Amino acid sequence: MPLPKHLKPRKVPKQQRSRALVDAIVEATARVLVARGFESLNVAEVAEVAGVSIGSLYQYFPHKEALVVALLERHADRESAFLEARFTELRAATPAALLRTAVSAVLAFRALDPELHQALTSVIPIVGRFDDLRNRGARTAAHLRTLLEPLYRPKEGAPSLDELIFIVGNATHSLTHEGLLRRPESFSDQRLAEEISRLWTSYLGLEATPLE
Amino acid sequence: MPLPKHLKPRKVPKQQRSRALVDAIVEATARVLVARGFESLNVAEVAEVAGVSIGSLYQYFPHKEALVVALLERHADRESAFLEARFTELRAATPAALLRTAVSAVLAFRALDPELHQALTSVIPIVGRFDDLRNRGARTAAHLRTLLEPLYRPKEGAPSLDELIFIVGNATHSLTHEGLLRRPESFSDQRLAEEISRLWTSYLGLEATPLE
Amino acid sequence: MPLPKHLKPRKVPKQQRSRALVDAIVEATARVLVARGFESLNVAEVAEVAGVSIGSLYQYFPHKEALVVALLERHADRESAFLEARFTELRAATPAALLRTAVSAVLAFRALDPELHQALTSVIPIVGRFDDLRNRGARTAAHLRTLLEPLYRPKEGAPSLDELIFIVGNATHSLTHEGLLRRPESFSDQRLAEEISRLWTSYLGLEATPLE
Amino acid sequence: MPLPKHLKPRKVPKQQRSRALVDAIVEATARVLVARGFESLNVAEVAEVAGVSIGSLYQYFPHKEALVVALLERHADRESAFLEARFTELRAATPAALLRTAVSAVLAFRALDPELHQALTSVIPIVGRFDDLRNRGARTAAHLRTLLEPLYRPKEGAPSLDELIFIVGNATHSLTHEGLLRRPESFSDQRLAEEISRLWTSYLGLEATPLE
DNA sequence: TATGAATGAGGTTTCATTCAT
DNA sequence: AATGAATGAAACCTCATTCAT
Repeated sequence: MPLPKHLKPRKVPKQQRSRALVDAIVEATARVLVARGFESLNVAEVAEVAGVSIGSLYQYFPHKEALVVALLERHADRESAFLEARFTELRAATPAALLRTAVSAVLAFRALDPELHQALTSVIPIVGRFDDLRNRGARTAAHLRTLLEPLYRPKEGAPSLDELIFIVGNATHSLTHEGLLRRPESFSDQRLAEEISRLWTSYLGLEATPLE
Repeated sequence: MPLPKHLKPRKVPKQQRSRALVDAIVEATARVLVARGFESLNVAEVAEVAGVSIGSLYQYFPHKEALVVALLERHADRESAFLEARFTELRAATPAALLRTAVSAVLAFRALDPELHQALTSVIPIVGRFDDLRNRGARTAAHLRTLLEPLYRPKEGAPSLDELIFIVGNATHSLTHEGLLRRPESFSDQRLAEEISRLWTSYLGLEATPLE
Repeated sequence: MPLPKHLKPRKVPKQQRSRALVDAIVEATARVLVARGFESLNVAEVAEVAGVSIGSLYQYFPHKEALVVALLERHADRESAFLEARFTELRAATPAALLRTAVSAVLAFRALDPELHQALTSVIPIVGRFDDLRNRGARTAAHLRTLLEPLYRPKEGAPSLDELIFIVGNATHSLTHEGLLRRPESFSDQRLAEEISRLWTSYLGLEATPLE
Repeated sequence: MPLPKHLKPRKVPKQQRSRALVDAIVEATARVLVARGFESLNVAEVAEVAGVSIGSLYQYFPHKEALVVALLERHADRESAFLEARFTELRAATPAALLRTAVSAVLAFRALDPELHQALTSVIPIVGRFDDLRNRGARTAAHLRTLLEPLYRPKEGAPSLDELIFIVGNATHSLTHEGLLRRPESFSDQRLAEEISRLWTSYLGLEATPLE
């Protein structure tokens, strides 16, 4: 990774054929990244797995890092879509139930492809400078704000909403990402969601709600 | 990085001269790792920065990954030493104060060299298979257990101590590592330590204690 | 550039549209060649600068070298036209004045686009085998012969007219091409033309004529 | 040739072994350059012809252009040595004989390896920005100045010595380089040297001297 | 006829590792 | 024990050219 080159794909795929090609490449990147990790991932193999010539690959992705950035974006989009679908389902509920659902949703998405999720998490610091992580973080934070704003009644001397989002966001992220692979065996996804939810309700000063 | 080779350094440095040599190499690894990241770190540069011939380097480190593993170990040892020093200072105190101190200590260590801490965090998944991370986690967990055991009185249906340690450990880790770089400006180290401490006391059902 | 392929453009453009297209391509070749040099010139960029699809380009130019050869031809044609226009203007004059005019004309053409002239000069050895340079040289030699024949009265043991043309042609070429870029500051185009003319009149045993 | 990188070899060969290695590489560059031209010259082939691993090559030459620059330097050094040897032989002589000898010397050096000389001449514009051509020209000019200064007695309105050097130097260069390959068959090296010498004596206003 | 997506051979360069000195 | 020259596999990336649409 000598120098920051282009940040974005060289061309935007317009025709249907190219779109399929780009999809195949991104998918191959996912497979190879999980199998090998970023350092050992090599572009030729990605092209081969995608069933695409390496020249075609380079028409859309100017360098190795761009592959991973595209994958990161696809993954983030899918996660957003997934979570939003869950959220719109239940608009009304007790605060604690809301939280529990949110956490469950995150865990459920994570469970769709835990290895990929893990691989992508590790790769973020490496391609960081190629990727607009600020936006990514902002999107998640906005989600959280929507969720927490109506629930939170700060008392005198209590942290601001932004501070709260920082605390809750980071801690949850850890618990649902890196940490997830090493959790105690006694923790099912459901139990974990519950417990995280309990963490937040107590921290936020909300009433706990019994599980129904 | 073809295959997992040796896990440990080839020789254990006995004489004083060799020890200085190994130290210089590990220190150079730290510098280069921060400057370049793991993928771009190359062994020749490490040797040069260390003022050591590449041949000598290979007498003590069988491969590139071993450099980073050694650095990781040195860092963990220093962290342990640092934290333990802080802990033994105050044996008695209210639970909340104890927690607050613990979190402060972690933050303080982190602040000694934030970039290195960050770089090492990112590198763990890459050299994972060369490093005995289980031990590393276990050590931290043991610390936490020592800390939490006397404070925690689980009620009926509450999580076990191990589960608690998982929750508390992961969330704190995130808040004091990756997250630390992106925290809101309003969060000084002290305010952050306080808030994290408040998170845990409320979660653990302890009384909050005002700062003295 | 694996092997000598075709020497000539695939099609001869007949319709007006195609002619404009070919012109645009040759013009783009000139621009890119000056900017990048032959080795870095790439066909896709030429097509883009010409505002033409790469496919269209390949309908008229079978390979990269053909682009440069066409440019070389265009340039030679323009030079011939330019010089002939100057020559026909003055039919009668003293020999020295004639020579001075000839040299001036060459310098004047050179001054129209010195960078292009330079670039084309460098590129000749590279595309040599694709281009009929013999003809090109012959044309210039014929010009010179027309010019020198009436002026030259060889004495006993003196060089033949062909030898003379070789000497005069080569030396003038150098003085009006590569050398021109590095000439002493004291040499204006006019002074240089004068001096070259003086070189030839003395060599040819002609009387020098003062500038009018 | 994306960017001007290093201008000089990475290492300076110190040990005898390395010196032989560098020599072998430069020699192989000469062979391959003559056979293929600069554009088709590829580094792997140079290494192979030199009987050296490509890695070793890159320890001394940071990029393709550096190979040719080194060759250019070796050639210029050899030429200087060759010419100086000839010049010191005859200190005293008539001006015309002196000039004739100088021209002969240039032709003789040229004849040692005409194809290489030709190849190197063509390659100068390509690697120009990597090579310090200014110095190269200056060296030749200094030679010429030494030669011409005692011979030249400028009359009123005649060109300065520097201007003279420019004229003489460029024209001779052309006649002894590019032009040499296409000379008329009637021109032996000796006849050519004579004729060039005659060109200069008449231009410089010296008396011609019969060949002894 | 025009387009530009697709190809893949071919090229440059890096760098972990060995081993003669 | 120390050195650093040598190795060469392996990686990245370009670009002339083709051909389906």
